[in-house]
Parts: sequence; C-alpha cells; structure tokens
Amino acid sequence: MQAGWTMPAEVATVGGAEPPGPAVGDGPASSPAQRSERRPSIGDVASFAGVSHQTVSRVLNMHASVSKPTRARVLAAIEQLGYRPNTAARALASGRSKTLGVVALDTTLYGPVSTLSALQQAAQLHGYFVSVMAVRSIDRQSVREAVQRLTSQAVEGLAIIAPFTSAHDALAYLPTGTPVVAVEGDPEADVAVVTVDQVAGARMATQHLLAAGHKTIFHVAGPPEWEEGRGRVNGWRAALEEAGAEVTPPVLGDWSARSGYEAGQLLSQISDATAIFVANDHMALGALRALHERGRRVPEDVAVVGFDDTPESAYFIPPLTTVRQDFERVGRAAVQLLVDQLSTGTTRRDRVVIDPELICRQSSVVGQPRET
Amino acid sequence: MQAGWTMPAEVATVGGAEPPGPAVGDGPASSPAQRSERRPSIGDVASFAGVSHQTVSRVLNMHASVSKPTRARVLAAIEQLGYRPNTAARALASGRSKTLGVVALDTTLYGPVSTLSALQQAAQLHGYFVSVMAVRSIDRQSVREAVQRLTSQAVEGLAIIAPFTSAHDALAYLPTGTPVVAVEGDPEADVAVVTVDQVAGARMATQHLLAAGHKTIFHVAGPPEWEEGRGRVNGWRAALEEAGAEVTPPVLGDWSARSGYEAGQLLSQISDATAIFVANDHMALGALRALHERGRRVPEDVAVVGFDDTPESAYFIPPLTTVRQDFERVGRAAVQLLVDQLSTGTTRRDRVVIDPELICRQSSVVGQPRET
DNA sequence: GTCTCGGATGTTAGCGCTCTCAGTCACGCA
DNA sequence: TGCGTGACTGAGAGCGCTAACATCCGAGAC
Repeated sequence: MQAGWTMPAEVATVGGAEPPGPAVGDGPASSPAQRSERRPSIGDVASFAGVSHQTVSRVLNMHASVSKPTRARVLAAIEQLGYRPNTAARALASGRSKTLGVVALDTTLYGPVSTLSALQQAAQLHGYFVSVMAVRSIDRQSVREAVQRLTSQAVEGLAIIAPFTSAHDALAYLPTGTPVVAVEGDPEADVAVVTVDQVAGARMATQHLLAAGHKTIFHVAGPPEWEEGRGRVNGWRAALEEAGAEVTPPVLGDWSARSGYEAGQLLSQISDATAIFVANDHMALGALRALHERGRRVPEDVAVVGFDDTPESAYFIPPLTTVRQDFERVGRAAVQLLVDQLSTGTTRRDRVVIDPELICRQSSVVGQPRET
Repeated sequence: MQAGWTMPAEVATVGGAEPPGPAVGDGPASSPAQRSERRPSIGDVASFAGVSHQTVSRVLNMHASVSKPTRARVLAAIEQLGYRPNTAARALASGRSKTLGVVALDTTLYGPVSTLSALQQAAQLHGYFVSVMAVRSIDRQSVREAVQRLTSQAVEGLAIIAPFTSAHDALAYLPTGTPVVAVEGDPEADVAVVTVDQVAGARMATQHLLAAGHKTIFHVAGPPEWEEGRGRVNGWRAALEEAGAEVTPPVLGDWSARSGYEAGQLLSQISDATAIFVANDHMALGALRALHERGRRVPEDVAVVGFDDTPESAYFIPPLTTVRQDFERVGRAAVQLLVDQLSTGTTRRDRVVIDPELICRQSSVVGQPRET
C-alpha cells in the first residue's frame, strides 16, 4: 500500500508507462495537470469519461461493482486530464484525513531524527500522510499548542516523540477516541507507548564494563527531564547495586558533545574513574576528547561506553562501544499501533518495548578486536 | 504571526488565562473540545453567540467591521465550546491550504536535517503548515511521486531540499504558478534557489590550507550527484589552479564516516598528502581516525579541513577546522522567497546565496590556539 | 411471463468553511 | 422628509468529495 492516493494499478495497462508529459522545451506550462486554469475535479473526469462523478469516486476508492470497461474508461480519463484527488475535499466529506500527527522536539539529535524519519516511512507505507509539529521545548504550553494545531488538521492519530511525562495534559485537547502513541515516553503513561528498554540498555553497558574488571562505573547522564536520561541512570544504578559496586553521583549533561567534554574534563581528574558509561554518543565524543587531552588513554586508562550507535560512533578515536537502538523498529511499531487502533476503532494502551543491543568496539575493552 | 489558526489576542481578555480544562482525575473525556460527539463547527459557535456563521468567520479571519461587543461574544463562544477551525473545510472553501510542501531526501545527515528543521520553524512563523515528503532517492520517479502527492494536498508553495539537477522535471506536475524554491539546488535551475556558496566555502578551505604552506591539497569529495559535492570540488580546484598548485584527483566518498575512513586510509599512504580538504565533517571524522591509526599526526603531519560544522566537530580529535553553513538562514530564506511569491502572486527566479564561514580549529594549523 | 434479486450506475445531500451579494441601521445632509 | 453613506450583519451558493439512497437492467426462479 502506498501513501495518499495511488494511481490504481490498471493505469499502467491503459495508458502505457508514461503519462503524456510535457514536450521537451515546452516547459512546465503544458504538463498534464495544467491544461486548464482550474485543476480538474472529479466532475471533469466524470463527464470526460461519460459517467457520473460517483462512479469516478468508486474507481478512486477501489470500490467493487464497477464494470471492467467503465473502470478502464475512467482511468483513462483520469490520466488524460492529469487528475489528482483533492485531499481537503476528501477529508471534509469522509471525515478521515489520512493523516497522522506527530509532535516532535525540534532537534537535530540523532535519536529523535531517526525515529521521526522511520515513522514517516512507516506511515507512508500504510497510506497515511504525516503532519509534524516541531516544538522548541517540551513545556505544556508548547505541546498543547502543537496538539491543538494538529487537531485542527483533523489528524486521525497522534504520535508524540518526546521524552516527557507531562504530555498527557495536552491530550485533553484531542477529540475523544483519537488514538495516541507516545514514543520513548513515560512507560506509565495512560496511552500506548513504544519504547526502547533504556534500563536494560544501560544495565548491559554497565555490566559489560563491570565484567571487564572495573571496580565501579561512572556515569555521564542525560537531562533528567528526558525519560531516556532517567532510564539510563536507573539501569546503570541497578547494575551497580546488583554487583555491589559503589554508586557515584552521575555527572549531568545535556546530550551535547560540549557537555560530554566538560564531564570528561571533570572525570579525568578522578583517578578512580577507570570506566565511564556516557548516556549518548555525542557526549561520549566530547568525553573521549577530554580524556585524550588529559593524556588518559582509552581504553587502557579509562574505558568508555556510549548509547545510540550513531553512524559516526564506529569512527571515533577509539571506536566507541555503545548501545544500539533500533529506531527504525520504533517508528514502525508506533505507526502500527496507531493503525491498529484506527482500524479496530479502539484506543488501547499497548506497550511495545524494543530491546537494545550492545555493540562492542575498542573504547571499552583493552585488546578488543578491531571491528568497525 | 503564527502557524495555522491562532486564538485571536482578545481571547485571553475575554475568557481568562486558561480555558475550562478537565477537572483533575476526570481524564481527557471532559476536555473542552469533547463535550459533544461531533466537534463544534462554525455554526455551533454562531448559534451559541447568537450571530450568523458569517460573523464568526469574520472574527476568525480578523476581518474588520465586526463590532467590539459582537467580536467579544463570538470569542467567548469559541472558547466556551472549545472550537477549532477545520483546516480541510477552510482549504476547500478558500482554495488556500496554508501549507507549504517540502520534498526532502530521507536522511539523517546533519545538513539536510538542519535545513528542514529551520524551514519548518520559518514556515510556522509565517503562518504556514509544512507537509514533508521524504524521498529515499533523488531519481525522477520518486521526486515526481512526491510532488504529485503534495499536489493533491494542494500545497501553496514547494521547497525542494535536494541537491539534484533533475528535479525540475517533476515540477511539470505542479499546477501552473505554484511558487517553487530549490534549496541547495542547481544554481542554474529555472526556479528560485537558495544556496550556500559551496564554491566559495571550498575555496576558503583550500586557500586556508595553502596559506599554511602546503604544496597542494588533497580532496575527499562528496557524491557527484549532489550539487554540494560538485560545488566543493569546483571551489577546491579553482583555488588550487589560482595558486598554481597541482590538482590531484579527488577521492570519492558518500558523505559517511565510513567512506571518509576509507579515503583516509588511502591518503595516509601517500607521503605527499600533507593537507586534506574533506567535503563534510562526517567524512572528516572517518579520515581523522584513519590518519590516527596510521600514525599520521593531525595537524603536524597532515592538516585536515571539513565542511558543515556539525555541533560535534569542535570535539573531534583534534578539533576540526571546517566551513560553517548557516542552515537556519537557508531555511528562513527559502520560506521568505515562497511567501514573497505567494503574496505577490508571481513566480520569480530569485537567487539567494549565503556565504559560508571558515571556522579555524586545531586540525588544520600547527599551534593553532585552542578554541572549541 | 412475472417476480425477485443483486450488480452497475446515477441522484441527492451534505461535510465546514469562505465568498459574494444583500440587506439593516443610524446618522447626516439637502 | 427624503435619501445617500458607511459600518455592520446575514443569507445563499458553492469548494470537491463521499455516503446514503434511488434507479435501472438483465438473469434466474417460479
């Protein structure tokens, strides 16, 4: 299935491979869609094909009970006129906009961007448009405004890619029964949630370092407002406690390389700090740089593990051991949940938890075989 | 101005700061927008306020000639009922969708992502929604499909964030007179273009390295299908030729750190290669790593300059000298061009060229003062 | 041959909004 | 008193589409 409107398959048969495109040198002005002032409507197609507009509508919507020859005539007319259905009219008449709304934090961070991209892909596969509202910050006011904006777009479902607990406040402004899924949100939220198991990921990372013989593991944490930040702290702490290791206070960062650098400068002065679990790869990059500047070798003097596995992480100096999150799957799962709710007409509170994966590279273990 | 519909300013005066939100514990079901089955329409507001639907419409659209008291009554009714205008109906009736379409390459590369984000922000400021169609590849087929999809959404203007010459083919499928702007596109295209001066950026980078005394500068290039890739090659070549330096064949990469790594491995075997201009920062990261592995010190043995200035580049080992592109400005300019065309009703072929800026860090010059 | 049935098509209402064209009213001037 | 004027408001007609309800027609049952 494809997003939006798809030329029904028979078109290729009827009209050949290429619509009567503009002649070379003709410029855009003579393309199929533009012969007349107004874009062709279903009515134009109907009279061109010698049928009623309703029959055209039926062809468009793949309704049964349209005879083969009629269908062919209609399809030919559609192609001839360069007709494209008007989504606004369709949405107005049917009440279904074929659009999913997404509220996402306006950021260029690898995780959110990847998730959004995957979500968009997945929605397209299910035949939905995606309307994204980027919010600068995750305070209630912005989120509420974004949700209201999407509401006026009559989105059929809503995904919130945001690591914040307070989102459900904004949901009050959605029409009842609108399916919602929180991506990377609070696992306790009373909407469907798709999430990567941050706690498990952090635990894996920490245990990996403990297994390498470190007495304890230091942590550079993400912002505590972010669910991911908290989850990773929790997993790290849990792993340490299970192992009976000392729990040092986490050093707070803001996901940026700069904050990782600063944390690295701090930790490089602590001789006990022989292993650091950094809450994302960007910060890990900064930390690596700080350690390097202070002459602390990685992994010989200090082992480092990150989180995310950005495409660049394998090319850090040294290559970064990290926890990979399958954002592709997250996006697909989120759309799937929405589509399921949409088709069953229910609003369920499903949980999809995706397991992260530890990617071992040279930054964490001395003598780790080269792998990029 | 704000995107989409904005509660007219007086609302706050009339109704107080907060609409009658759901009582705590009530759950979403009792929020303002949901009292009735159907969302309130302009007609509901009208009868509630005791005016005609037309008057409500006038208030919504900030028309003059609505008396103060009437306006106040209408606004109160809007708030009371939790009314939100229906964009689909509005688009259908007015023919204006208040939506800009964007065709963008589906990627997590820093440049495109930043541009898209800025564009979205700017559009919102101008009161426009943005509908993004991500395409996997930049072949005609995909782009045409994306454009057609956007056409059926009745976008008022179109931005193409794609570094490809062949895009204008797809434009034939747009209704005549639709404003189009190509972002980072072919400067020769017959639509408006916003672009960073890639040639100038590459020339700056190359000259910077030449000035440091290198006999010639090697180049790790981006894919030649990308306008940026070509522009940077041209600027680099021009600078070399102007200086009478030898022009070595560029090593082709694909923007990824991996390809930069491979290029770095190659170049590290060439003893003449004492300076490399890498076409983006991700590849530069890979190159730095390769050089490091081969024991070639940066900048002492080999100087490296990148392009983009990602937020991470200052934290590479060593910090990367690079060419910064102001994507924020690019996005704003693109929207501005579209809005201008929209308001004047013309389709102009403006050119906006944004100057890049060389950011000097340690990777290019021995003894460069520390600056992050 | 008549009746029934259901596949194929047409007809009629809206969906929620904007636009155009008419009012209505108070006021001021001749 | 009559009439124009301008500020305000309302009525009606669509925008392009879908949904629900006709209608038509030929095949099979009796």
